[in-house]
Amino acid sequence: MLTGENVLFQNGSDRLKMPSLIETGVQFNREIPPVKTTTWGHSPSKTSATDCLPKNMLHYSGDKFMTQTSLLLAEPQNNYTVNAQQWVEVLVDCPGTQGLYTYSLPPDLTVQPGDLVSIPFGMQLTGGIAIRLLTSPPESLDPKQIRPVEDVMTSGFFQHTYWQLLEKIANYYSADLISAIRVALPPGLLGRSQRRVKLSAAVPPGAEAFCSAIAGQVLKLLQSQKDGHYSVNYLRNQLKGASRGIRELNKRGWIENYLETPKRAKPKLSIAVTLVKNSFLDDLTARQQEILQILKNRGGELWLKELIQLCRTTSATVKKLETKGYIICSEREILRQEQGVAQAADQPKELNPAQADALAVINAQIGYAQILLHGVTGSGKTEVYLQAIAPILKQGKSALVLVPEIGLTPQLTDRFRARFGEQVCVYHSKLSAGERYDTWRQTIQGKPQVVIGTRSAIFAPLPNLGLIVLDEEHDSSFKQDRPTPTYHSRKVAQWRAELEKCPLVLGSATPSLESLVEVRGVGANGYSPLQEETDQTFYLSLPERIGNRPLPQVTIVDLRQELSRGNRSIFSLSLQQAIAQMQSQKQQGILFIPRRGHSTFVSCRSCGYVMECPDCDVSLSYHHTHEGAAKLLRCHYCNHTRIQPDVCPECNSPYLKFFGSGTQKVTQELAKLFPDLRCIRFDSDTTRNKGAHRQLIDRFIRQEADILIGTQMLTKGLDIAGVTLVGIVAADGLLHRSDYRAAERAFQTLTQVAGRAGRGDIPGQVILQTYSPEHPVIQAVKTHNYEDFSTTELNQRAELNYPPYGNLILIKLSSIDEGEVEQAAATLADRLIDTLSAEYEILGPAPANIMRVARRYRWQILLKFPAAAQANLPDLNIWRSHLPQSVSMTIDVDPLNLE
DNA sequence: AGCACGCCGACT
DNA sequence: GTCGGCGTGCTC
Repeated sequence: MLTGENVLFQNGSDRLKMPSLIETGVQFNREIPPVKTTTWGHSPSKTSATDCLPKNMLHYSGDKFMTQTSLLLAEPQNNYTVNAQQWVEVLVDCPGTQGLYTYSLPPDLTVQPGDLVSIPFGMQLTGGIAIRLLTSPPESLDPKQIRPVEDVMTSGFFQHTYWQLLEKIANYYSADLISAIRVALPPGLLGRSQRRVKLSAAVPPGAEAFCSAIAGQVLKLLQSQKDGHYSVNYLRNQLKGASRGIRELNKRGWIENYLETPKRAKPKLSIAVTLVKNSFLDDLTARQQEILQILKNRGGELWLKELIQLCRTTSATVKKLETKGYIICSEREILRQEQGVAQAADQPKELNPAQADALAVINAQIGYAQILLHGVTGSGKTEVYLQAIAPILKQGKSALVLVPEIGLTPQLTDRFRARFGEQVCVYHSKLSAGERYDTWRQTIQGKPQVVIGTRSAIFAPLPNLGLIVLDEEHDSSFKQDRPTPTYHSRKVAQWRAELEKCPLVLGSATPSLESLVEVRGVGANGYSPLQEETDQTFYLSLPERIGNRPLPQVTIVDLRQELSRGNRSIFSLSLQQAIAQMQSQKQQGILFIPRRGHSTFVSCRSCGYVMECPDCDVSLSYHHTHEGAAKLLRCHYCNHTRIQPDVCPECNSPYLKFFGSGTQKVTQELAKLFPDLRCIRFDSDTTRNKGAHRQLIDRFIRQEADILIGTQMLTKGLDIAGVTLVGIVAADGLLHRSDYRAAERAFQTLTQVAGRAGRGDIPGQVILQTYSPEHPVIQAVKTHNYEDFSTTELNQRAELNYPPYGNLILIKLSSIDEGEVEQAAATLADRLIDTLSAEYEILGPAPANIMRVARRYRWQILLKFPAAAQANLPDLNIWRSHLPQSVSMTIDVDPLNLE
């Protein structure tokens, strides 16, 4: 750790302020006298590093950074004349280190602030980011401790605004800068080294006899390898206790240590074959001519691999053709892009008046603007996005399109590909490290392009951004809740659009209340839809479906009456009739099961015993993929898995059965009632494999099934013309939850599912089964009345000061020790009450809804305060150091999940 | 994160 | 007595 006053970032109150990073870069270039402080955070006061810098430096906007965006993956550096600054402070990519470390610069290396460098750190070589150059090493540091920077990995591709964005994120979400950087960069960019050992030349023959058994084993293993090289990790995996043996061999001088440079994701190279002559002379054999002809037919260019496969030839034959001068083989980088199905080129479609109006507003924006596009399901939002993006690309700029989950919306990506072809690239977390790295390389080059991606794609380093679109902006998957920073892509998108001075379009059929309030400027006195938009925010409405199609008719079925009529099936008579009718007319349908809460637990019908996870306070879920497969019970929190016992562990009764209406059960019941109905199950079990979503949806589109049965996944963006019926098995699971957002979420989910019906020429109908038909949410869904719903809901939120009127921060504490967390939570809450002013409401501490997850007990404290008070909130990280060792704390700013 | 060092229980 | 477990602390 840093010593004495040099302690930096430790409590977060002096967290790195990013603009200064750029400014120091300017300082470097303009030879402005260095700042006196040798290390950041010297002063124990709250002075940020920015304040230490002379004011006149601040207005240099770091054009160095701006112009260098095309200089990616810096090859040789520009040479600067005199480099008096031989030390650099580096933000090290290593969890647990929250400070800057000083390194020396070898004379042949030029480093600029913002560069990605590789540095020795302890026993390893790791990545880091150069933050600041120094003319003298910090006095508090023993010069002998300072090690040199190993290499510059990447130079100057971050724009000024990109750093500002990361800084904002770190600040707002109470995270440290390196974790903000970590979410933004593709994994593997900051590589880590491996320690390797090599057999030394000095090993005497029969050396094993002189050392311990384990050292002997290591030695043997090394000797068995031709070169005597192994990574320490490999040795440790092979031999238990290998570390000890390695240490011993080290002492004897029989092995040498070295570090293997971090394996960074490398661009994949492949050989391309290009046809360079068009006329084939008679110096060719028949076979060679054949190959050239095939190549010609395929457009004159193919990958060598493809050509060989296609012609059933060998590389030797191709080489021959190259020497004859007919073709050229060149090594080229192939960008591992997910290749969609080849799309027929698509033309812009004619817009209806509402769409045209919306498009006009979007296209008229030149600077920052936030536009909420509220279009009912099937109103053609995508077409508006497409036509809004086209002129952006023509201007040579790029566009960013964020969607909730890429796997669920292959149709959307297809449409973008069909319209913009190769200019579309897809970025999401399911890509392999290499694929992500490639997409990154491609986006950073700054050619006009459209990046479509999920949450993290908001960090795509497009240097010339002209438009950001967040589709289905209400979707909660835009919020990251696990590792810090717990950012919301919508928030980040707003910042980014402001910094890049470009418009942001938020699209949804059921806008989040946050966005609604933001765009309509509704005050805390209640909701008033008449309020004017400001000149930077717009509310655009697409109230009608394209082609004047009607919204589906929603029929509410009271399940209580079904029961009293003696219908004990999960399908009401109305739903059964509707399915029968659908089947007879050869139409398609969707059955939606709002699973969650009481899902598919296993209980004993004799004694009531419920199978629970031994480590978490939840029941185990029943998984049974197909006939003959093992019946498994699995914990959804920690993934504890066991085989379902045949008899009840409590009373030995054989009537231990799973309960609830999961997709399996609904499918089985449906098969009993409609044996001829072809079903596709669409849930986390059947879509686990890569590309499974797409396959299932494609099968459904090809009419290979009549009905699609699934959970939440069905709500997102499915656009299948043949669907005329949507059945909601039981809406109640959504309605009754202990969460202030339950109503909003229920309305959104139900409206979205209902919106899957009637997108083709035949009007759709929705059958919504529930035990609480009079619930306001159900009524709003029935009448497609977003206005009513949002008005009532906003009034309630305002009354209780919940978002969007008040802000929330959730402090989560967890520990293996039950008593310690409880105690720590109580103490922390008391301290917060003492420290914070009265405008901050402190709720709790309370045990988390599911109190124990993966053997850890969880307690939480909720902070609620007026939005205006956010800026004055002291950094909550200072409390971390006051917690007992066993208790860990995470801060979730603007939490969506309070469970 | 890795890796050291260091302090305690069960084995030759 | 030592081997081997993991708790704690450091890495410029």
